[in-house]
Order: sequence, then C-alpha cells, then structure tokens
Amino acid sequence: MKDSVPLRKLDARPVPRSFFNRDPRRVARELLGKLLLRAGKNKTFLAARIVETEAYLGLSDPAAHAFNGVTPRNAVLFGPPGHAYVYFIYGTHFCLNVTCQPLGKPGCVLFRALEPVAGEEIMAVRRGVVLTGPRDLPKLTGGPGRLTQAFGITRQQDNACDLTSPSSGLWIADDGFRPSGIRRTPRIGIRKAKDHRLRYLIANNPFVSGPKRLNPQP
DNA sequence: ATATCGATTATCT
DNA sequence: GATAATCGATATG
Repeated sequence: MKDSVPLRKLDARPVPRSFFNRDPRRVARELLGKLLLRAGKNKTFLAARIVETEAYLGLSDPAAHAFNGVTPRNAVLFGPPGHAYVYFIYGTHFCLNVTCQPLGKPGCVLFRALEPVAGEEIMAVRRGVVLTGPRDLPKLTGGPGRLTQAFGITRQQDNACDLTSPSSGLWIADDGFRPSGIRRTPRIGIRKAKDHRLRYLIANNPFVSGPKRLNPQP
C-alpha cells in the first residue's frame, strides 16, 4: 500500500475563494473530482478525490444548520466562503463542510465521500481498519463520519480553517481531473426538506456512501 | 440486500 | 429534555 507522498510532487492548485463564492448547488457539483489534502509530517500529505457532496442552502433550507440564524456552533457559516464548518454529531462523528456564497449568506457543502489517492496506510490506522484488499478501501473514506476520521479532522482543530490555503494544513485543490457520470439524488440522513435533490455523486464510484438504490447508474 | 437498533455528546428549546 | 447532515453490528430474507 502507498504511504503518504512528498508534497512537492503534488501537481494541483488550491481552489480559489471565488470558486466558493457561488450558489452551494453549483459548488457541490463542481467539487466532484477535486482533491481534499491534509498536510502530514515531513512535508508529506494525505490526498483523496471528492466523489460525493451535498448542498445546504442556508436560511431558505429547513435542513440546514443555518436555517434558524446564527448560533455559536454555526457562526462560521455566516462568514466568508471557502472556510471549514466542522460539527460533532451523534456523540461520535465529525462532519466537514465548506462555506459558500458571500459573507452573510450561510450556504455550505457537506463532504460525504472521498476516494483515497495517497496516504491510505495512515487513513487505515486512524480508522482502525485492517486493509486486506481493494474492497476494504471504502471503509476509509466512504461516508461523512469516516472521511473526517481518516483525515484526523475535528471541530477543535479545524473548524473555521481556510480551505483555500495550504498553510491551514487542510485544503482543496484541482489537479485537472474532470469526472463524468455526475448524478443527483435526495440528501441522506435528514428528516426535513427530503424532497430536494441536493446530493451530488459520481455514478459507479465504489466510494460513494449510502444504500445502492440511491446510487443511480449511468 | 435491506432493515433495525444502540452508542454517546454538543447543541438548542 | 429532545434531537441529530452517522456508523457498525446484528438480524432476517
């Protein structure tokens, strides 16, 4: 298995803040195929490709944390775009979002699944997974709670960090990859506003989370 | 393959 | 006091 790789070998550019200063639906769709990167020790990093996202629309979206206005927890959503909103849920898991839209408009995109590109061994240790073959890989980053654990993301450490800057240690980059077969379905695991199709995924990608009936084929 | 359930805590009413 | 943008284990077809 590949370990994390030297940072200088990465041929990918940080995604600029202007990318996130848009409607969360557009951001969620166009984030598919981008890379999430985590700086490690000795100029190494973890890398994984974004394969599943969900858009949350802010004040007009009953399922969004921002729906009822600013609170200490969700304050980051009301700040500038391109920053991490990390929250703790079910007593066990963290979820990672990136803020969207201009200051004051609290839209965001939830990261639901990633496909590992580098650093699988480190992710496996963090997840407590024994890798016996390729079929085990989705257990690393296939799901919102799994990917944050694999990347060592916590609210205490990473909430409000700047995802457009490598100096934050957690950032989003573009290596030119453009996915085909993008699909849209209802969001997963929410009780309100279930009718909207705001979940975006790459068809046939084995890292996409959730039941198969919600993973439409091309 | 699909369904149900328990874990465990920050957050808000 | 209730709820939750989840996961993993267990049960059943």
